[in-house]
Amino acid sequence: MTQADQLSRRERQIMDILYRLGKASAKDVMHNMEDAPSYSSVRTLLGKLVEKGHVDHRESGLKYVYFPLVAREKASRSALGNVVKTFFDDSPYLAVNSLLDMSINDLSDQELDQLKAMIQARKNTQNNN
Amino acid sequence: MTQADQLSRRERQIMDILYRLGKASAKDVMHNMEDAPSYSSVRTLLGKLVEKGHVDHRESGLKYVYFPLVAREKASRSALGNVVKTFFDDSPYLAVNSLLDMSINDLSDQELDQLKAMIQARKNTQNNN
DNA sequence: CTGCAGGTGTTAAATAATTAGCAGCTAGCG
DNA sequence: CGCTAGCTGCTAATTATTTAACACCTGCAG
Repeated sequence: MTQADQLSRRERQIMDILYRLGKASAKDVMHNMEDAPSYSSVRTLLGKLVEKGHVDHRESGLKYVYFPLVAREKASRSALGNVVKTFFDDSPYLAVNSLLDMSINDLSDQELDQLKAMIQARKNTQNNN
Repeated sequence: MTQADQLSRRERQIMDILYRLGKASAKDVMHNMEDAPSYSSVRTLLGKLVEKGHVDHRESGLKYVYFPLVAREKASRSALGNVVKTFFDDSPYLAVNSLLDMSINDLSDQELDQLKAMIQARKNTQNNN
């Protein structure tokens, strides 16, 4: 059971925003929700996430700034892993394939080269399977 | 606002299972939930998903078999896109990079070759940016 | 020094999600 | 035939989520 499975709809929505922004005030969070509820509600939700241990907050001047407690990279791996498991039969190959396919126009020539180089590098240091 | 943002915790959980399995009976779904509620509850949730238009069901012998209405591929693109946006600053490059990195041991030599070839092919047919 | 703008903590009501019980239908077995 | 296993449809209670109001505190502009 993954971490996101424990969160309610709004809680997830807010976690995503925090990961996107890195850190954010309650106001920031609210402004980044398409269907935002009241400021008050956002604050309550943030408080709940703090209680649950998913988020922490620091004073910044007069107000609080909230941020995720699980590092972005770790969370990203978990999220990617879930997508791979759910939609790509647990095959990273299929996932990379699809990702390249759907975003081919967003990748520069240079980025493509770098990916190629990266793959080549891995090939060299691999226990063939 | 994405599709998953409309779903409750349990509803998402069930959608994921349906995408993983392709199609499934209520019983199948229940058995694939780690923290499954009663059979009755699972059926209620499936019914709700049908009402909302996310899922349809067909009679199969005596019982119903449920399946997602949005095709797996389309849903997978949407899911991947969300992850890229949330955790990789909207950069497919960074996402592919991370995906390769975290699953390098699950990729066969052959798959690596195919990925390289695929990238090369895209490079050739691209309007450089 | 007073009032306002913009925060916070706390509490409570309304709504949605989650759970599960019960009645009824049908195939197939003894 | 009568009964049981295994479904379905419908209904209702419980629990969690979501919402927002109210009271208070603080820095700063007038």
